[in-house]
Amino acid sequence: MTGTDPVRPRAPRADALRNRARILEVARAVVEEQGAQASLRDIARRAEVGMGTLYRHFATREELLEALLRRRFDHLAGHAAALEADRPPAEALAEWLRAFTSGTAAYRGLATSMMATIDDESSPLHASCGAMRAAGARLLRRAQDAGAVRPDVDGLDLFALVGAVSWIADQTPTIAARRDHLFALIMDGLAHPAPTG
Amino acid sequence: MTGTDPVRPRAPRADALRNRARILEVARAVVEEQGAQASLRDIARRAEVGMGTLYRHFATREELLEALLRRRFDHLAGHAAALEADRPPAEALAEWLRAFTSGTAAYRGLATSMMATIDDESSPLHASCGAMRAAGARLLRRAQDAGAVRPDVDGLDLFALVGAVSWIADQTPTIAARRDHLFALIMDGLAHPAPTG
DNA sequence: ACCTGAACACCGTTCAAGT
DNA sequence: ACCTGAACACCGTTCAAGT
Repeated sequence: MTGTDPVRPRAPRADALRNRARILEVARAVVEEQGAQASLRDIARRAEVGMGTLYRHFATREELLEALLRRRFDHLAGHAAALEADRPPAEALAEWLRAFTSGTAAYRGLATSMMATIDDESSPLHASCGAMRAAGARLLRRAQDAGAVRPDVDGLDLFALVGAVSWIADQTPTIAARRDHLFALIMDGLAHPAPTG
Repeated sequence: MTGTDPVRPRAPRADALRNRARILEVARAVVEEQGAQASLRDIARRAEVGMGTLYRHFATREELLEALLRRRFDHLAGHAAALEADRPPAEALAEWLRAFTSGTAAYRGLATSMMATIDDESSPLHASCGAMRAAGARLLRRAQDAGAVRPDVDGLDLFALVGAVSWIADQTPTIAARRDHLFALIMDGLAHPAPTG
């Protein structure tokens, strides 16, 4: 027995940790500037690492984007939990959706990656995206119990509608200017009971 | 005077016409299979033309995609006009939106190009996309006059919402399965008057 | 362990050379 | 006029060679 568990891999080297952090930081900035189809070579250059280093830390482009998204999912899940504790049902839901959509604007082009995680159980994001959606679904349920949202809507419906509006609002300035209006049209609509017949 | 107007360019050669048609036909099939990011080399290969020929007819990738979309825009504009003449307001609008969304599924990834034409006046699609939206807007107006849709929605709002749902439904199978439900949620919502308060 | 950068197989786009 | 395919400057990804 040496004090180090032989099963657990030893701690990464200091330079590896530093490089990983640099790459993530640069990737976040570059994606915010150029969108999700930004050049990985460009990211490696600006992070001042070789291409091989980038690939050692993130085995594929998707893995790098996923690392960017995970933070956001975890943040939104936590935010939902806090709102559930602190705010009345309808207000909590509205505030959370606002946070969801406003954040999405900074992740240009990542909406596609986000949607892909829903069905891809092998994705390392599958779990954290699911946790975020579950947290949102709880806010939705509370709002439905309070009669603020029609009952035939579930968490995935809500996620899809809000994701769809976030995406379209990122497409072109004329529509971006209507983001809030489009959002309101949807939420107003969901507040009414389903039509009978 | 020779009988040919010197200003008007002469008719294209027969091989040029044939190649253009082949490229378009192949591009349509390939985009349907692989989406809008399909390889142009692949399209040229399958159309059995050189890369230069593809570029002679479509000076950029965007131009080729636009040629595919234009047909669709023109078709939808005509369809709207026919429905306006033949059907009661609410039914005409619903049927047109159904045609719009169901067709979009075959144009995987082209939604982004479609949205881009709204603000880009230099795009050759700007006009035909605008004409299609105008035709849809007339159906919307009729439905609003009949009291079937809340009045604070315009043609661009409707286009954005329907485009957004079409896009999201193309992203992943789980959501694709809910396409009709999501669509119904939005249209139900638009049927109610704006909330006062 | 980890890093580097050249190498590979692609891509979109251009252009000299052919008919 | 129109077509061809090689050439160019990129890209994502891999891998032998270094420390």
